[in-house]
Amino acid sequence: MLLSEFVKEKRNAAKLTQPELAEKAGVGLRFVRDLEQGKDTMRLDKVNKVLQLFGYQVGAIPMNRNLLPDEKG
Amino acid sequence: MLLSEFVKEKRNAAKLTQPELAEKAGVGLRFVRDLEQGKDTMRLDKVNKVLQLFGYQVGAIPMNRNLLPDEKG
DNA sequence: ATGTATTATACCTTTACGGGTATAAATATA
DNA sequence: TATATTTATACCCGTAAAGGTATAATACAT
Repeated sequence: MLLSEFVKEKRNAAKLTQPELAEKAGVGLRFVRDLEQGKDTMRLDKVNKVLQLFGYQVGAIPMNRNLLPDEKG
Repeated sequence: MLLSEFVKEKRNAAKLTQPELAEKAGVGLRFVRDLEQGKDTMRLDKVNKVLQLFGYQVGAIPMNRNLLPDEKG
């Protein structure tokens, strides 16, 4: 599970558009777009602001385990 | 468990100096310093390069759970 | 105490992230 | 089909991240 997919799924589950998510998270629309598009050079604090909206946080995860916080569907 | 502490602990456990970690991870020394100093505006890909050296990856973690991948000591 | 190794802080430059916006493409909905 | 909504791509620009290096501070020896 990529971070980009994770955010996209969470956003859709919350029935938010990208502009709505951007505003609620306090980041720019461009950032949300880039993040969901899989750009991996984003800034940690901005990613955190988005994740925190869904009750998540950036952290270190063992590589053999699943990146996804198992609630895929 | 903050990401900064996590990296510092892992590095010490691996008996690496900051310059050594920087070189092995393929990032600048300044980056390792800033990361361990708790700067939270770092770039995701750079943080990933460091974490991958220890078999970890950046991912989304539920905020109520512990950020630390429980092996603190 | 002195000396060595490691880490923290400060300064400078280059680079590109992030914001804003416009436009194109895609996805509904009727 | 056409229309409306959402998302993707492209552009410009200010600002700060990242790197390099020098110096100060700290830790750890002896």
